Amino acid sequence: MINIVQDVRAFVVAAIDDLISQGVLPQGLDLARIAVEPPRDPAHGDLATNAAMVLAGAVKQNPMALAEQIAPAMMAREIETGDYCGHGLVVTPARPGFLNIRLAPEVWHAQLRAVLRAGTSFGDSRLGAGERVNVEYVSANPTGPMHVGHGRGAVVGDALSSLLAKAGFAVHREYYINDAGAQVDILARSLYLRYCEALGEDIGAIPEGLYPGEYLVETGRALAARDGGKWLDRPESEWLGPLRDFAIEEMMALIRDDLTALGVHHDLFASERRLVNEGAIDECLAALDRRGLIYTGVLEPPKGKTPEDWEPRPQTLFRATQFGDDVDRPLKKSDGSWTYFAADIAYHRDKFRRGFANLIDIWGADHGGYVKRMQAAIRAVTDGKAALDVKICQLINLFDKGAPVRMSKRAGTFVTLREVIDEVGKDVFRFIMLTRRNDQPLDFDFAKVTEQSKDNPVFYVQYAHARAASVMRHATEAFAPAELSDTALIDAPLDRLTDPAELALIRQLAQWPRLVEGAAEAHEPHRIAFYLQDVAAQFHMLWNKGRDEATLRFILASDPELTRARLALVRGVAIVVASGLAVIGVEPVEEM
RNA sequence: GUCCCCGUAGCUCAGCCGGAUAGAGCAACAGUUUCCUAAACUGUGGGUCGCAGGUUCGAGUCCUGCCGGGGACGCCA
Repeated sequence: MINIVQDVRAFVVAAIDDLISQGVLPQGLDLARIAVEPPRDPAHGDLATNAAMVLAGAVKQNPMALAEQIAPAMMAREIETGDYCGHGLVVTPARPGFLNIRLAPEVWHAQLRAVLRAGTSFGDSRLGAGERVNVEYVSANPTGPMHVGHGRGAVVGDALSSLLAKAGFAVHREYYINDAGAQVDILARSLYLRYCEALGEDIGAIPEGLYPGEYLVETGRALAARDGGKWLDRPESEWLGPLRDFAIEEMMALIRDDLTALGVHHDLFASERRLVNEGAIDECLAALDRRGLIYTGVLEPPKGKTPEDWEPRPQTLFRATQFGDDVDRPLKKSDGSWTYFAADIAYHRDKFRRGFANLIDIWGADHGGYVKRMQAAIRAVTDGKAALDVKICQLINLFDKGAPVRMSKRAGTFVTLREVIDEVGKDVFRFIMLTRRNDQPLDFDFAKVTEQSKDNPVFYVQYAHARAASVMRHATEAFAPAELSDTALIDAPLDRLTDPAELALIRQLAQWPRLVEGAAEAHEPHRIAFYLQDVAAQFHMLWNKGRDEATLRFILASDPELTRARLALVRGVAIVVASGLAVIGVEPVEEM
């Protein structure tokens, strides 16, 4: 009875099966569409099912009449099996044909016990059944430190990975290093200048088209320290390769540091260059070619915004249109090297060959136009056996006290991810990243996110956990520590929890397993952040009620048994909050 | 021109494989406030869910068209 909603649904189906075996309802009904969910209006009970409305058509009865038959069948089953404490289930047919289900308080008390028993593993699910999922995220070019936009992708990918793991998937986290394209050559040239600079040469301004970032100054010095002046008067053809290797290694070290600071880790850093060197791209495209999916053709110029230097030219194209894309896509550049797309096809094929049919990529907003072609390519390359879901992360708008923080790489007012983390802390950054859906732009205000007030969701949720811990600390004045452990509190007289606000809070906690499954299926980690805010709000509300009404306080010197029951609830809140924060990757605090 | 995302209260946004009278925070208004942790609390008002059709027992949610905002659109990644 870990997932109450799932459990009740099974019960509803069982009751309908009873009616079928009694001959009241016909055989062969499709029960798949039967849903059980908590109604919006609490007056409609704890849970509601649409069973009667869904079956009405097949049974040729009106939904209300059918509901009138199912309701007693459910209650009869309950009395017979005692699944919900016996007589603990009241089913009421309602207007269009809903069946409103009210569960006895004992059922909810049992839920709270389940929370205490499970600890932060409460909400773990077997939904994924161990299926392998590959989540690729960040994949920032190794040309400099990460910016806040990368940070968003990092958090979304990391939280989604943890969420899927909690839901029972075998998650593999990957970072794709774009270390083979023209960008890393530019990086190498930029480094060469800094290297010369480190050896005392006057390099003047960094030319247009190279990376001007200060972060390369130190890399230049490091290179000078390692190699001395050996590259100084050599032609580019000699130093380009070695400097590129050095630069990539240094940049990746920088990026890994940033990721560590953010608490993000990957299982695999996959190198594009390695795929190129191993011939994986040639092999992959040869395979496509054999199937007639590659041809030489001339593309229409893009409508609306035709580049000035446009000229029709035959290209090596992939028949993406055969797999749902809008146009066929180029695989080779004019200099004969593979496009990024070509390499990416090979990379995704490689993932599939490593045993992943369930692929998720986290991309920045600027890659939105790339989704269809990648999905098309994956269909082609895996024969439709793998599916790719792409989560697009929208931009972050930085503010400070309401004033926009202008960012420009050229003007040097570029804000790196590291600066933000150092300023507000990784936990704040991570939580805020999930306070919007990933495909929605996000405002990030340095002043607001560190504010200690109800308006700040991070603070609000953290404070709920800290407040729970505080209550437990207070309780040590009246109880021995052994009496306050979660195992001890399982045996507290939970039937003393009768206030509607207390029961509402337990119901909220009991939603956690269902929320995990829903969020995991939808690939939407932000739901966790929203849920935690709801839990925190209910908990704070209950705490505040104790200010007006002393009898509702958690700790009552006059009634140790009731106090223990309420402490069990307090612990339940702390456990669920901690369980949710663990998925997001935020440390729950004991005090603030 | 094509494709993708978005359009929900004055503002910022949720809305869980369609479900019953569409929610939260902020702002506004009205009150309360020395209380287990203080960084407030309680309550009230406020929405043709961009527009128009369609699908069905039922649509903010699905389909089509339009309007508006953002983004992408050969040899960048």
